[in-house]
Amino acid sequence: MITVSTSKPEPRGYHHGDLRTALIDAGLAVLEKADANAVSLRELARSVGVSATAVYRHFPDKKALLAALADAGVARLGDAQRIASEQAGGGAAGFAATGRAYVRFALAEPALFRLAFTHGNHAGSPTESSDAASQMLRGYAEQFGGADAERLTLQAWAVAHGLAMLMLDGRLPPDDALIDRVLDTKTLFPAQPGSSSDESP
Amino acid sequence: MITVSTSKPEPRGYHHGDLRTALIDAGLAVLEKADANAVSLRELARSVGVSATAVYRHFPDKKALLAALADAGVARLGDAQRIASEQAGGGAAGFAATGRAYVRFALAEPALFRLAFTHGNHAGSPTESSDAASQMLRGYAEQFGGADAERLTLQAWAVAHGLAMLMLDGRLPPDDALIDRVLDTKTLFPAQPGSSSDESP
DNA sequence: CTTTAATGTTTCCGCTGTAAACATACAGGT
DNA sequence: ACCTGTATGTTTACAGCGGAAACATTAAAG
Repeated sequence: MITVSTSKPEPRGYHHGDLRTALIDAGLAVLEKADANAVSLRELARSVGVSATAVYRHFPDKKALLAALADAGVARLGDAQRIASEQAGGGAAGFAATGRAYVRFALAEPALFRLAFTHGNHAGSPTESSDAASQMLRGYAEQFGGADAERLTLQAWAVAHGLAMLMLDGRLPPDDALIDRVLDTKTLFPAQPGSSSDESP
Repeated sequence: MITVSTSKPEPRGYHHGDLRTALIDAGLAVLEKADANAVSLRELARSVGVSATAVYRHFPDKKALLAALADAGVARLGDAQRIASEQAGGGAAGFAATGRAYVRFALAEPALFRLAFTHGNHAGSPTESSDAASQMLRGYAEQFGGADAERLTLQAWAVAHGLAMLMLDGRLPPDDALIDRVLDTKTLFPAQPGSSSDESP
Protein backbone atom coordinates (compact mmCIF):
# COMPACT_ATOMS: atom_id res chain seq x y z
CA MET A 1 0.00 0.00 0.00
CA ILE A 2 2.56 2.56 -1.06
CA THR A 3 1.73 5.95 -2.49
CA VAL A 4 2.65 5.74 -6.11
CA SER A 5 1.40 8.42 -8.47
CA THR A 6 -0.02 11.90 -8.30
CA SER A 7 -3.61 10.84 -7.79
CA LYS A 8 -4.27 7.36 -6.45
CA PRO A 9 -4.87 4.60 -8.97
CA GLU A 10 -4.42 2.04 -6.19
CA PRO A 11 -0.97 0.48 -6.60
CA ARG A 12 -2.35 -2.85 -7.66
CA GLY A 13 -1.32 -4.50 -10.88
CA TYR A 14 1.85 -5.90 -12.25
CA HIS A 15 5.11 -4.24 -11.41
CA HIS A 16 4.37 -0.62 -11.05
CA GLY A 17 0.62 -0.31 -10.92
CA ASP A 18 -0.09 2.21 -13.60
CA LEU A 19 3.10 3.38 -15.21
CA ARG A 20 1.45 5.08 -18.13
CA THR A 21 -0.65 7.45 -16.05
CA ALA A 22 2.18 7.96 -13.61
CA LEU A 23 4.44 9.06 -16.46
CA ILE A 24 1.84 11.45 -17.79
CA ASP A 25 1.27 12.88 -14.34
CA ALA A 26 5.00 13.32 -13.91
CA GLY A 27 5.18 14.98 -17.31
CA LEU A 28 2.38 17.38 -16.49
CA ALA A 29 4.17 18.20 -13.25
CA VAL A 30 7.36 19.03 -15.13
CA LEU A 31 5.39 21.21 -17.54
CA GLU A 32 4.16 23.28 -14.62
CA LYS A 33 7.67 24.56 -14.08
CA ALA A 34 9.57 24.16 -17.34
CA ASP A 35 8.95 24.04 -21.04
CA ALA A 36 8.41 21.01 -23.19
CA ASN A 37 11.94 20.30 -24.31
CA ALA A 38 12.95 20.17 -20.67
CA VAL A 39 10.86 17.03 -20.45
CA SER A 40 13.29 14.13 -20.50
CA LEU A 41 12.32 10.51 -20.84
CA ARG A 42 14.98 9.51 -18.38
CA GLU A 43 14.05 12.12 -15.83
CA LEU A 44 10.41 11.17 -16.01
CA ALA A 45 11.27 7.52 -15.58
CA ARG A 46 13.57 8.39 -12.70
CA SER A 47 10.96 10.49 -10.96
CA VAL A 48 8.54 7.60 -11.15
CA GLY A 49 11.10 5.14 -9.89
CA VAL A 50 11.47 3.07 -13.00
CA SER A 51 14.23 2.37 -15.50
CA ALA A 52 14.52 4.64 -18.50
CA THR A 53 13.61 2.06 -21.09
CA ALA A 54 10.50 0.93 -19.25
CA VAL A 55 8.81 3.93 -20.83
CA TYR A 56 8.95 2.15 -24.18
CA ARG A 57 6.44 -0.44 -22.97
CA HIS A 58 3.82 2.31 -22.96
CA PHE A 59 4.96 4.79 -25.61
CA PRO A 60 6.68 3.92 -28.87
CA ASP A 61 8.97 6.93 -28.52
CA LYS A 62 9.29 10.31 -26.90
CA LYS A 63 7.07 11.97 -29.48
CA ALA A 64 4.22 9.72 -28.43
CA LEU A 65 4.67 10.63 -24.80
CA LEU A 66 4.61 14.32 -25.64
CA ALA A 67 1.53 13.78 -27.77
CA ALA A 68 -0.22 12.19 -24.82
CA LEU A 69 0.71 15.18 -22.69
CA ALA A 70 -0.59 17.48 -25.42
CA ASP A 71 -3.91 15.63 -25.43
CA ALA A 72 -4.19 16.14 -21.70
CA GLY A 73 -3.56 19.83 -22.28
CA VAL A 74 -6.27 20.14 -24.90
CA ALA A 75 -8.70 18.45 -22.54
CA ARG A 76 -7.87 20.81 -19.70
CA LEU A 77 -8.22 23.85 -21.92
CA GLY A 78 -11.61 22.62 -23.07
CA ASP A 79 -12.72 22.18 -19.47
CA ALA A 80 -11.59 25.67 -18.55
CA GLN A 81 -13.48 27.15 -21.47
CA ARG A 82 -16.67 25.22 -20.81
CA ILE A 83 -16.65 26.27 -17.17
CA ALA A 84 -16.04 29.92 -18.06
CA SER A 85 -18.79 29.82 -20.63
CA GLU A 86 -21.26 28.34 -18.19
CA GLN A 87 -20.36 30.74 -15.41
CA ALA A 88 -20.98 33.64 -17.78
CA GLY A 89 -24.43 32.23 -18.49
CA GLY A 90 -23.89 31.50 -22.17
CA GLY A 91 -24.98 33.88 -24.90
CA ALA A 92 -22.81 36.80 -25.90
CA ALA A 93 -21.26 36.94 -22.44
CA GLY A 94 -20.41 33.26 -22.67
CA PHE A 95 -18.81 33.78 -26.04
CA ALA A 96 -16.57 36.52 -24.68
CA ALA A 97 -15.76 34.50 -21.57
CA THR A 98 -14.67 31.60 -23.74
CA GLY A 99 -12.07 33.76 -25.42
CA ARG A 100 -10.76 35.19 -22.19
CA ALA A 101 -10.55 31.72 -20.69
CA TYR A 102 -8.47 30.62 -23.68
CA VAL A 103 -5.86 33.29 -23.10
CA ARG A 104 -5.89 32.94 -19.32
CA PHE A 105 -5.33 29.22 -19.62
CA ALA A 106 -2.36 29.85 -21.87
CA LEU A 107 -0.89 32.20 -19.28
CA ALA A 108 -1.58 29.84 -16.41
CA GLU A 109 -0.11 26.79 -18.15
CA PRO A 110 2.32 28.18 -20.70
CA ALA A 111 4.33 25.06 -21.37
CA LEU A 112 1.27 22.85 -21.55
CA PHE A 113 -0.56 25.25 -23.83
CA ARG A 114 2.41 25.50 -26.12
CA LEU A 115 2.84 21.77 -26.22
CA ALA A 116 -0.82 21.31 -27.01
CA PHE A 117 -0.79 23.69 -29.95
CA THR A 118 2.70 23.84 -31.26
CA HIS A 119 4.38 22.00 -34.01
CA GLY A 120 1.89 19.57 -35.30
CA ASN A 121 0.64 17.96 -32.12
CA HIS A 122 -2.84 17.51 -33.47
CA ALA A 123 -4.70 14.37 -34.27
CA GLY A 124 -7.51 14.70 -36.84
CA SER A 125 -7.79 16.62 -40.05
CA PRO A 126 -6.93 20.31 -39.83
CA THR A 127 -10.24 21.91 -40.59
CA GLU A 128 -12.60 19.67 -38.70
CA SER A 129 -11.45 20.17 -35.16
CA SER A 130 -13.41 17.72 -33.10
CA ASP A 131 -12.37 18.78 -29.63
CA ALA A 132 -14.94 20.21 -27.27
CA ALA A 133 -13.59 23.73 -27.35
CA SER A 134 -13.71 24.04 -31.14
CA GLN A 135 -17.25 22.78 -31.24
CA MET A 136 -18.33 25.20 -28.58
CA LEU A 137 -16.77 28.09 -30.48
CA ARG A 138 -18.47 27.01 -33.67
CA GLY A 139 -21.75 26.83 -31.79
CA TYR A 140 -21.41 30.41 -30.62
CA ALA A 141 -20.46 31.57 -34.07
CA GLU A 142 -23.51 29.99 -35.65
CA GLN A 143 -25.65 31.44 -32.93
CA PHE A 144 -24.39 34.93 -33.68
CA GLY A 145 -22.93 35.05 -37.13
CA GLY A 146 -25.48 33.35 -39.33
CA ALA A 147 -24.06 33.17 -42.81
CA ASP A 148 -20.73 34.58 -41.66
CA ALA A 149 -20.39 31.94 -38.98
CA GLU A 150 -17.22 30.44 -40.35
CA ARG A 151 -15.42 33.72 -40.75
CA LEU A 152 -16.48 34.74 -37.28
CA THR A 153 -15.23 31.45 -35.87
CA LEU A 154 -11.85 31.82 -37.45
CA GLN A 155 -11.38 35.46 -36.59
CA ALA A 156 -12.32 34.92 -32.98
CA TRP A 157 -10.01 31.93 -32.68
CA ALA A 158 -7.18 33.79 -34.38
CA VAL A 159 -7.40 36.87 -32.13
CA ALA A 160 -7.50 34.80 -28.97
CA HIS A 161 -4.75 32.47 -30.11
CA GLY A 162 -2.58 35.30 -31.34
CA LEU A 163 -2.99 37.28 -28.16
CA ALA A 164 -2.17 34.21 -26.10
CA MET A 165 0.97 33.50 -28.08
CA LEU A 166 2.19 37.08 -28.07
CA MET A 167 1.80 37.25 -24.30
CA LEU A 168 3.43 33.87 -23.83
CA ASP A 169 6.36 34.94 -25.94
CA GLY A 170 6.84 38.18 -24.08
CA ARG A 171 5.87 40.46 -26.95
CA LEU A 172 2.90 41.73 -24.95
CA PRO A 173 2.59 42.04 -21.18
CA PRO A 174 0.42 39.30 -19.64
CA ASP A 175 -2.02 41.87 -18.36
CA ASP A 176 -5.54 40.80 -17.50
CA ALA A 177 -7.02 44.15 -18.45
CA LEU A 178 -5.22 43.98 -21.77
CA ILE A 179 -6.91 40.67 -22.49
CA ASP A 180 -10.29 42.24 -21.92
CA ARG A 181 -9.46 45.19 -24.12
CA VAL A 182 -8.11 43.20 -27.06
CA LEU A 183 -10.83 40.57 -26.91
CA ASP A 184 -13.63 43.09 -26.54
CA THR A 185 -16.38 41.62 -28.67
CA LYS A 186 -18.25 44.91 -28.85
CA THR A 187 -15.53 46.46 -30.99
CA LEU A 188 -14.20 43.37 -32.69
CA PHE A 189 -17.54 41.93 -33.77
CA PRO A 190 -19.85 44.91 -33.40
CA ALA A 191 -22.80 43.52 -35.34
CA GLN A 192 -23.13 40.13 -33.71
CA PRO A 193 -23.77 40.13 -29.94
CA GLY A 194 -27.36 40.17 -28.82
CA SER A 195 -29.04 38.75 -31.90
CA SER A 196 -30.53 35.56 -30.54
CA SER A 197 -29.86 35.45 -26.79
CA ASP A 198 -29.99 37.81 -23.86
CA GLU A 199 -26.74 39.19 -22.52
CA SER A 200 -27.51 40.86 -19.19
CA PRO A 201 -28.43 38.25 -16.54
CA MET B 1 35.05 46.59 -48.39
CA ILE B 2 34.72 42.86 -48.81
CA THR B 3 31.45 41.10 -49.49
CA VAL B 4 30.86 39.35 -46.24
CA SER B 5 27.53 37.73 -45.69
CA THR B 6 25.11 35.41 -47.35
CA SER B 7 27.05 33.94 -50.26
CA LYS B 8 30.86 33.76 -50.52
CA PRO B 9 32.86 35.81 -48.07
CA GLU B 10 36.07 35.03 -49.91
CA PRO B 11 38.01 32.64 -47.66
CA ARG B 12 40.56 35.23 -46.69
CA GLY B 13 41.03 36.43 -43.13
CA TYR B 14 42.22 34.71 -40.03
CA HIS B 15 41.48 31.08 -39.86
CA HIS B 16 38.14 30.86 -41.40
CA GLY B 17 37.32 34.25 -42.81
CA ASP B 18 34.06 35.06 -41.15
CA LEU B 19 32.93 32.21 -38.97
CA ARG B 20 30.15 34.12 -37.28
CA THR B 21 28.30 34.99 -40.46
CA ALA B 22 29.05 31.59 -41.92
CA LEU B 23 27.44 29.94 -38.90
CA ILE B 24 24.40 32.14 -39.13
CA ASP B 25 24.06 31.44 -42.83
CA ALA B 26 24.39 27.73 -42.17
CA GLY B 27 21.79 28.02 -39.44
CA LEU B 28 19.37 29.84 -41.72
CA ALA B 29 19.93 27.14 -44.31
CA VAL B 30 19.04 24.44 -41.80
CA LEU B 31 15.93 26.37 -40.81
CA GLU B 32 14.74 26.25 -44.40
CA LYS B 33 14.26 22.52 -44.09
CA ALA B 34 13.90 21.68 -40.42
CA ASP B 35 12.72 23.25 -37.22
CA ALA B 36 14.78 25.05 -34.64
CA ASN B 37 15.65 22.21 -32.31
CA ALA B 38 17.07 20.35 -35.27
CA VAL B 39 19.74 23.00 -35.32
CA SER B 40 22.82 21.45 -33.73
CA LEU B 41 25.94 23.33 -32.80
CA ARG B 42 28.07 20.46 -33.92
CA GLU B 43 26.29 20.03 -37.22
CA LEU B 44 26.57 23.72 -37.98
CA ALA B 45 30.26 23.67 -37.15
CA ARG B 46 30.71 20.57 -39.26
CA SER B 47 28.90 22.08 -42.25
CA VAL B 48 31.18 25.09 -42.07
CA GLY B 49 34.28 22.97 -41.74
CA VAL B 50 35.27 23.92 -38.23
CA SER B 51 35.54 22.15 -34.92
CA ALA B 52 32.48 22.08 -32.68
CA THR B 53 33.84 24.25 -29.92
CA ALA B 54 35.06 26.95 -32.27
CA VAL B 55 31.50 28.21 -32.18
CA TYR B 56 32.07 29.37 -28.63
CA ARG B 57 34.51 32.02 -29.85
CA HIS B 58 31.56 33.81 -31.41
CA PHE B 59 28.57 32.83 -29.30
CA PRO B 60 28.60 32.28 -25.54
CA ASP B 61 26.24 29.34 -25.92
CA LYS B 62 23.68 27.79 -28.20
CA LYS B 63 20.95 30.12 -26.99
CA ALA B 64 22.94 33.07 -28.25
CA LEU B 65 23.34 31.50 -31.66
CA LEU B 66 19.62 30.86 -31.89
CA ALA B 67 18.95 34.42 -30.77
CA ALA B 68 21.12 35.70 -33.61
CA LEU B 69 19.16 33.55 -36.04
CA ALA B 70 15.95 34.90 -34.55
CA ASP B 71 17.12 38.46 -35.12
CA ALA B 72 17.81 37.65 -38.74
CA GLY B 73 14.29 36.29 -38.97
CA VAL B 74 12.73 39.43 -37.53
CA ALA B 75 14.68 41.52 -40.01
CA ARG B 76 13.52 39.44 -42.95
CA LEU B 77 9.93 39.60 -41.83
CA GLY B 78 10.18 43.36 -41.54
CA ASP B 79 11.56 43.59 -45.06
CA ALA B 80 8.77 41.44 -46.44
CA GLN B 81 6.17 43.59 -44.76
CA ARG B 82 7.67 46.87 -45.87
CA ILE B 83 7.84 45.67 -49.46
CA ALA B 84 4.26 44.43 -49.38
CA SER B 85 3.09 47.69 -47.88
CA GLU B 86 4.87 49.74 -50.51
CA GLN B 87 3.65 47.60 -53.38
CA ALA B 88 0.10 48.09 -52.17
CA GLY B 89 0.66 51.84 -52.22
CA GLY B 90 0.24 52.45 -48.50
CA GLY B 91 -3.01 53.59 -46.96
CA ALA B 92 -5.72 51.12 -46.13
CA ALA B 93 -4.52 48.76 -48.83
CA GLY B 94 -1.03 48.91 -47.41
CA PHE B 95 -2.32 48.13 -43.96
CA ALA B 96 -4.11 45.05 -45.21
CA ALA B 97 -1.11 43.97 -47.27
CA THR B 98 1.09 44.20 -44.21
CA GLY B 99 -1.05 41.67 -42.41
CA ARG B 100 -1.16 39.27 -45.31
CA ALA B 101 2.60 39.53 -45.71
CA TYR B 102 3.01 38.62 -42.04
CA VAL B 103 1.10 35.37 -42.44
CA ARG B 104 2.62 34.53 -45.81
CA PHE B 105 6.09 34.99 -44.41
CA ALA B 106 5.26 32.62 -41.57
CA LEU B 107 4.11 30.01 -44.07
CA ALA B 108 7.13 30.52 -46.31
CA GLU B 109 9.66 30.31 -43.47
CA PRO B 110 7.91 28.36 -40.73
CA ALA B 111 10.94 27.41 -38.67
CA LEU B 112 12.47 30.86 -38.89
CA PHE B 113 9.20 32.57 -38.03
CA ARG B 114 8.71 30.31 -35.05
CA LEU B 115 12.22 30.83 -33.85
CA ALA B 116 11.83 34.58 -34.18
CA PHE B 117 8.69 34.72 -32.10
CA THR B 118 8.67 31.74 -29.85
CA HIS B 119 9.79 31.30 -26.33
CA GLY B 120 11.27 34.55 -25.28
CA ASN B 121 13.59 35.30 -28.17
CA HIS B 122 13.02 39.02 -27.93
CA ALA B 123 15.43 41.72 -26.97
CA GLY B 124 13.89 44.89 -25.57
CA SER B 125 11.02 45.54 -23.22
CA PRO B 126 7.77 43.80 -24.13
CA THR B 127 5.53 46.72 -24.91
CA GLU B 128 7.88 48.97 -26.79
CA SER B 129 8.70 46.90 -29.81
CA SER B 130 11.31 48.81 -31.68
CA ASP B 131 11.59 46.68 -34.80
CA ALA B 132 10.60 48.13 -38.13
CA ALA B 133 7.48 46.03 -38.53
CA SER B 134 5.98 47.02 -35.20
CA GLN B 135 6.57 50.68 -35.90
CA MET B 136 4.98 50.42 -39.30
CA LEU B 137 1.93 48.75 -37.81
CA ARG B 138 1.66 51.42 -35.14
CA GLY B 139 1.90 54.05 -37.84
CA TYR B 140 -1.01 52.58 -39.74
CA ALA B 141 -3.05 52.28 -36.56
CA GLU B 142 -2.54 55.92 -35.67
CA GLN B 143 -3.36 56.88 -39.22
CA PHE B 144 -6.69 55.06 -39.02
CA GLY B 145 -7.67 54.52 -35.43
CA GLY B 146 -7.11 57.87 -33.79
CA ALA B 147 -7.83 57.44 -30.10
CA ASP B 148 -8.30 53.70 -30.48
CA ALA B 149 -4.93 53.34 -32.16
CA GLU B 150 -3.44 51.10 -29.51
CA ARG B 151 -6.39 48.72 -29.43
CA LEU B 152 -6.40 48.58 -33.20
CA THR B 153 -2.67 47.86 -33.26
CA LEU B 154 -2.98 45.00 -30.83
CA GLN B 155 -6.04 43.46 -32.40
CA ALA B 156 -4.54 43.54 -35.87
CA TRP B 157 -1.30 42.05 -34.66
CA ALA B 158 -3.13 39.38 -32.68
CA VAL B 159 -5.34 38.25 -35.59
CA ALA B 160 -2.43 38.04 -37.98
CA HIS B 161 -0.17 36.33 -35.48
CA GLY B 162 -2.87 33.92 -34.40
CA LEU B 163 -3.77 33.01 -37.93
CA ALA B 164 -0.13 32.45 -38.77
CA MET B 165 0.41 30.20 -35.79
CA LEU B 166 -2.75 28.19 -36.33
CA MET B 167 -1.77 27.55 -39.93
CA LEU B 168 1.79 26.73 -38.98
CA ASP B 169 0.59 24.26 -36.39
CA GLY B 170 -1.78 22.56 -38.78
CA ARG B 171 -4.98 23.65 -37.05
CA LEU B 172 -6.00 25.60 -40.14
CA PRO B 173 -5.15 24.86 -43.77
CA PRO B 174 -2.43 27.15 -45.16
CA ASP B 175 -4.82 28.49 -47.73
CA ASP B 176 -4.09 31.82 -49.37
CA ALA B 177 -7.77 32.63 -49.83
CA LEU B 178 -8.37 31.84 -46.19
CA ILE B 179 -5.76 34.41 -45.21
CA ASP B 180 -7.59 37.06 -47.20
CA ARG B 181 -10.92 36.12 -45.67
CA VAL B 182 -9.76 36.09 -42.06
CA LEU B 183 -7.69 39.24 -42.38
CA ASP B 184 -10.39 41.15 -44.24
CA THR B 185 -10.11 44.63 -42.77
CA LYS B 186 -13.53 45.63 -44.02
CA THR B 187 -15.23 43.24 -41.62
CA LEU B 188 -12.65 43.17 -38.86
CA PHE B 189 -12.20 46.92 -38.51
CA PRO B 190 -15.26 48.27 -40.32
CA ALA B 191 -15.03 51.85 -39.05
CA GLN B 192 -11.39 52.56 -39.77
CA PRO B 193 -10.35 52.29 -43.43
CA GLY B 194 -10.82 55.40 -45.45
CA SER B 195 -10.67 58.04 -42.75
CA SER B 196 -7.50 59.80 -43.81
CA SER B 197 -6.45 58.15 -47.06
CA ASP B 198 -8.07 56.82 -50.19
CA GLU B 199 -8.77 53.10 -50.48
CA SER B 200 -9.96 52.37 -54.03
CA PRO B 201 -7.18 52.97 -56.56
C1' DC C 1 60.99 40.17 -34.54
C1' DT C 2 58.80 39.68 -30.49
C1' DT C 3 54.61 40.05 -27.90
C1' DT C 4 49.70 39.75 -27.43
C1' DA C 5 45.05 39.03 -28.35
C1' DA C 6 41.90 36.62 -31.33
C1' DT C 7 40.63 32.51 -33.18
C1' DG C 8 40.44 27.42 -33.75
C1' DT C 9 41.51 22.37 -31.93
C1' DT C 10 41.71 18.37 -28.70
C1' DT C 11 40.11 16.06 -25.13
C1' DC C 12 36.89 15.22 -21.81
C1' DC C 13 32.35 14.97 -19.15
C1' DG C 14 27.54 13.99 -18.24
C1' DC C 15 23.35 14.05 -20.41
C1' DT C 16 20.04 12.44 -23.88
C1' DG C 17 16.92 8.98 -26.84
C1' DT C 18 16.64 4.39 -27.99
C1' DA C 19 17.84 -0.54 -29.64
C1' DA C 20 18.79 -5.52 -27.98
C1' DA C 21 18.96 -9.06 -24.84
C1' DC C 22 17.51 -10.54 -20.58
C1' DA C 23 14.51 -10.98 -16.23
C1' DT C 24 10.23 -11.15 -13.74
C1' DA C 25 5.53 -11.43 -12.55
C1' DC C 26 0.77 -12.13 -13.58
C1' DA C 27 -3.13 -14.89 -15.95
C1' DG C 28 -5.27 -18.90 -17.85
C1' DG C 29 -5.44 -23.69 -19.27
C1' DT C 30 -4.43 -28.15 -17.74
C1' DA D 1 -0.87 -26.91 -7.98
C1' DC D 2 1.98 -26.57 -12.17
C1' DC D 3 3.41 -25.07 -16.69
C1' DT D 4 3.35 -21.57 -20.18
C1' DG D 5 2.57 -17.27 -22.77
C1' DT D 6 2.41 -12.44 -22.55
C1' DA D 7 2.80 -8.09 -20.46
C1' DT D 8 5.83 -5.51 -18.06
C1' DG D 9 10.39 -3.82 -16.29
C1' DT D 10 15.88 -4.06 -16.22
C1' DT D 11 20.63 -4.11 -17.91
C1' DT D 12 23.77 -2.90 -21.04
C1' DA D 13 25.32 -0.51 -24.94
C1' DC D 14 25.69 3.11 -28.48
C1' DA D 15 25.95 7.45 -30.92
C1' DG D 16 24.92 12.27 -30.64
C1' DC D 17 24.47 16.35 -28.04
C1' DG D 18 26.00 20.99 -25.37
C1' DG D 19 29.69 22.64 -23.12
C1' DA D 20 34.16 23.29 -19.99
C1' DA D 21 39.39 23.25 -19.94
C1' DA D 22 43.79 23.18 -21.75
C1' DC D 23 46.34 23.76 -25.71
C1' DA D 24 47.75 25.46 -30.57
C1' DT D 25 47.96 28.70 -34.19
C1' DT D 26 47.47 32.85 -36.54
C1' DA D 27 47.07 37.82 -37.44
C1' DA D 28 48.25 42.19 -36.03
C1' DA D 29 50.74 45.80 -33.20
C1' DG D 30 54.84 47.30 -30.89
